[in-house]
Amino acid sequence: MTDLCTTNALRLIQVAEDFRAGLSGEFSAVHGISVNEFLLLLHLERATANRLSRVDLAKRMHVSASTITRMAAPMEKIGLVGREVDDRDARLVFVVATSMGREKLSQSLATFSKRASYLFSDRWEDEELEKFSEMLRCMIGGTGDTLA
Amino acid sequence: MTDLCTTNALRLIQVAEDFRAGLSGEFSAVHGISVNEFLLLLHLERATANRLSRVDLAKRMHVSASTITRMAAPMEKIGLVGREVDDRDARLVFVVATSMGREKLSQSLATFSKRASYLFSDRWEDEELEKFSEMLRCMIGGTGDTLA
DNA sequence: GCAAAGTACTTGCATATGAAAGCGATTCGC
DNA sequence: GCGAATCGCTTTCATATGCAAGTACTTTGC
Repeated sequence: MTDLCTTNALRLIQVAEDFRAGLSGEFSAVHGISVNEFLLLLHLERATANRLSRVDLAKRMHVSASTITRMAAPMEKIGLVGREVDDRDARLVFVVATSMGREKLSQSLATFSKRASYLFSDRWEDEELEKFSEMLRCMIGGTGDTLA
Repeated sequence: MTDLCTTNALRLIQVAEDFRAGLSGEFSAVHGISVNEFLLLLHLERATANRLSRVDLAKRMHVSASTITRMAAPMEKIGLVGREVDDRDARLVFVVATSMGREKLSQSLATFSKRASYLFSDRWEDEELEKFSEMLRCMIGGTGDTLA
């Protein structure tokens, strides 16, 4: 049923953009970070060894490597992330969250969760949310480097 | 259940971005337009009288009015949209799709639908897709000026 | 009626981002 | 081993976008 799939894809994009737009305002006002900076910290926390190279981050965040370079620089300056070099490969410079970065992530994640639960607020049963979650999980690309 | 909502919101964002990223490549390669230009044309077609003012478009597309001005200019130049002034209010300049614009939308929508049906490809029953669709519909902001 | 406030659009400036080129470092082919 | 190709990162340039100021028009308050 192409038409239903089309409608669903359109709504998916619309809901995601609505949600991100609302989040963006609260994040910059309350936590002083952007949604992308939040997602960067979240990717770090969910990664093995809690660190990622810039190219890995770029792939996971659907942005270019240069964007990661420029996003990480100010975050490093204000102490949210640090860098770790690889003993074996001097080209690799891992981005790693500092304790301040993890604290910032924790606070931001609370805001995120608050808005997420408002988005799904009390409208559906757990069973419905589980089904929804499972469907979304199937739609995520197969690389496995996923946030949720 | 905050945790499940959080997971769902994260997955929602991720799936939407995956989908948009894939679409972006095919759109520019095959149709020579961006995803935002496609959405602009789609908003025009779904609007009453098939036309919208720049501020209306801006609100519906989550972008600023200046972005609409600058998006519409090249689309007007290549003949995808035109402008119509309002008899009553000389400030209003409606954006309206030309026949070429509607043709471009039709072709692009076919690409969109193809990818949408691949995203949901044969994994679920119509009943599940209907449920999914209904849940998304409830999450869309209440303005009613919606694409789907 | 007319000034003040509001509205629709455009433009200037600052920021964010991607593509491509550049630079080191590593790996591959031989 | 050594040159060539590849890889990770940074920088440069071009584009996209938002915000705020500017312009033209309309509505409101009196």
